[in-house]
Amino acid sequence: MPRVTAQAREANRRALLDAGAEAFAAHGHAGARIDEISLAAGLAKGTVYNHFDSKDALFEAILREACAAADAGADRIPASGPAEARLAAFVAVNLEWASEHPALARVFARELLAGDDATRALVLGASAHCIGVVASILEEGARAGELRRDVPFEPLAVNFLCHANVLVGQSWASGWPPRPELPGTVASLFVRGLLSSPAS
Amino acid sequence: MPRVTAQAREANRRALLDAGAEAFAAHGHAGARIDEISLAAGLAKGTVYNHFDSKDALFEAILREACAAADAGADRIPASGPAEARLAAFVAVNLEWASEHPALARVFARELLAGDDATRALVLGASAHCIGVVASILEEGARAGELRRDVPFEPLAVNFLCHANVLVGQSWASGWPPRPELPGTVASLFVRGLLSSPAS
Amino acid sequence: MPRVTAQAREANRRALLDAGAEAFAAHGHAGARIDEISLAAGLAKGTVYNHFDSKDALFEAILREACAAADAGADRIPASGPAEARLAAFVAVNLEWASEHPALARVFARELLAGDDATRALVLGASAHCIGVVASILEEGARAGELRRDVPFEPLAVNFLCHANVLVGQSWASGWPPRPELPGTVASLFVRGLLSSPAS
Amino acid sequence: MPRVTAQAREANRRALLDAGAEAFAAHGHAGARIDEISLAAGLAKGTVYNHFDSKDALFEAILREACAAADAGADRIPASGPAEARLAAFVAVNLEWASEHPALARVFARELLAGDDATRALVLGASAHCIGVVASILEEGARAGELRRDVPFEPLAVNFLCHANVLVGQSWASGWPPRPELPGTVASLFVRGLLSSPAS
DNA sequence: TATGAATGAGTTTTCATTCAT
DNA sequence: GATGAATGAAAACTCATTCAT
Repeated sequence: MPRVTAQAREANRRALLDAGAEAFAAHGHAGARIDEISLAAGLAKGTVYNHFDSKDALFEAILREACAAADAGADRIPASGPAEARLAAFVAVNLEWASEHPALARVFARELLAGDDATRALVLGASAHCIGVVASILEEGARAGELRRDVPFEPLAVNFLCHANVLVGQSWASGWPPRPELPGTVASLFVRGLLSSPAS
Repeated sequence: MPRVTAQAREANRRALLDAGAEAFAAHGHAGARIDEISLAAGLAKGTVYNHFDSKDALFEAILREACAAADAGADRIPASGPAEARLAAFVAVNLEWASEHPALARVFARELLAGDDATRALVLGASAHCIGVVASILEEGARAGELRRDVPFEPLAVNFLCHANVLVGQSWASGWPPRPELPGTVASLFVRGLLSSPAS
Repeated sequence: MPRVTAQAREANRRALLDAGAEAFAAHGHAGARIDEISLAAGLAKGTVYNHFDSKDALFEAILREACAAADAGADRIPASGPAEARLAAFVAVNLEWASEHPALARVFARELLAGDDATRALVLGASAHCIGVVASILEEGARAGELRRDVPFEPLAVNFLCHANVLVGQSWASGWPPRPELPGTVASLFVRGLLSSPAS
Repeated sequence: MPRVTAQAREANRRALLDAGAEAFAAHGHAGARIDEISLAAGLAKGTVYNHFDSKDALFEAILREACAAADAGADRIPASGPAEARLAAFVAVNLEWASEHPALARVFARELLAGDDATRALVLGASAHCIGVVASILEEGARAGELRRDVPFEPLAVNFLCHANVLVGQSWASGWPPRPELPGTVASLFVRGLLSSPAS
């Protein structure tokens, strides 16, 4: 008997997380309305509180889910090769996920780029693995003589995440870079910068 | 007699703009509280409404001021020279102002990076001149063969502003890049990317 | 087959009455939570509504049960003898029951002492027989010259019930009077007051 | 300028305390409604929160005020004399106050007689002085040979407060004892009990 | 003009009650 | 009959805005 019910419950929880992501992405933590979220999920206001203790708890669950997704993607990239290609692969993997969960991706980007201090710390903490992977790509690239060594790896990894998210946001808002070229453009701009004929 | 009064009035308006910038920077538009702002300005809540029609009007005034400052800085940079140096100069000029008005700078960055669509459009519109200057630097660099030509100038200029603001935020939060090196690092990363000493 | 089921049903009803008494005793009518009651009874929230029409109906059932118990006890006391002894017997009989159903007893006391007007009227009405018995003890004691005649019997009987319940509550909360001495102390204080060597 | 305003503010605070006492007296802590209180005070709902942090804070303020009043009355009674007379004086003093602040008095009685454990502890703690005064009357009466010595003074003092409050409540609800005779009846019943004219 | 208490619409949160399983 | 997720009316609480002083 609980089987069908448990599935329905889980589906509702999912709907709330999705609707919440949408709302928090669009209006931020303070601007999102519980009413709007529950209605968008096709549920009554009170149902939110059957699944989450409070607006804050819902927000944090969404944030953690977004971070976990970023973390999970980090392991699906080549273990070796040129840093630029590995970073492009990283972006491609995450984009794939982000295009399936655009709202979650926007929450992640929003709070990473402009959350208040506590939220930003939460995002960085929950994305530690992901940041570590990017940092190690940068470190290995530097050790191989491919990349500059004058910048610390971890802040640079964080910077890469921001860079990627900014470009994703720009792509979404202005059409540039076009979606299919995003991974290549992100990695290329980050690694090669703007110099013409960079290596030739 | 009206002189002193007018001055006092102006001082109060300034205090409100400053305190408002602080609050909007820290908590975003929806999260900032009029009470907090007026108290931080050393004034009573009602006084806000002697100077601004509404919370929104205060927010917009702050936003416009921030954009205007960015715009004004755009004209104090060398009219010619290598793109990287001109971009570094741009960052340096804006940093100078930003370090005197850190809150305003953070509002600008926050809304540029993660404002809702309407606010973001407002910021971009009000920063049009500034964006145009950066775009023309990029365009001239490309025409001179110094920079890549495969990216459209205006979105790239917006991206540069974001890039710069992200690094300023990181500097503020994590200590890297160190303040004095910010302009050089911003421009270097943006123009040269991460490749190891490409030609030098 | 219906036998076991009917027994189980009855057991659940009992569990709900007991858990409800506990909750109403601890938090009063408005403060008790249906959730808390059903969980304490080891049942699901919805089951409450298979047994009672509403929270109010459950409350009233508990109240009536408590009053009925008080009423029933009233008939198990000596039909004659000194008023003090008969009152002590009354308390002893009720205490026996109360120590087996402490929560019910507390609901009775609580609503008698501080219920809102409607509830208090309900309690008094449902305890009419019990109050009548006490009143008749007092009346007979007065007619026998044992007790004062300057106080009306029925309000005094109500007062006695309150007096007894207060002392039971104090015993429970502070340890005085000790449980075994309760009937004697209650009756003695009520009948003899505090005068030293009362009769000598 | 603040003079008139401060007075008005204080008057509003008073109105809220009074209306709150009324509501808490009638419905208990959980049953009282903030809306009802603010409306009864002739104010808007939000105003409650300009004066008190929360419903709980308002409740506690009222409770403390009631306890303080009980405490204050305790010092206006004869320092010596027969215990019965002193107790009657105690009741008379408190009745005088209670008839001017009936709601406060009812809150005190209600929570003393049937509050949950935490609230009851608060009431007893905040009434410590008052209880001490009654206890010392009882102790001195016992030392003078006037009163029984077989009961501990402090629990008995608490019992006296309950006794008095119960009779006040009865007087209010049923008309007996009549208001003017209350102090005498309370003290007489408590000290002499029900024995018929024991010595006279 | 500045003040800050009051306001009340708008939110979050609670919880008795319903109902599909 | 039991279950417990969903419901939504009602409650607590927030805060931008007003306005008498």
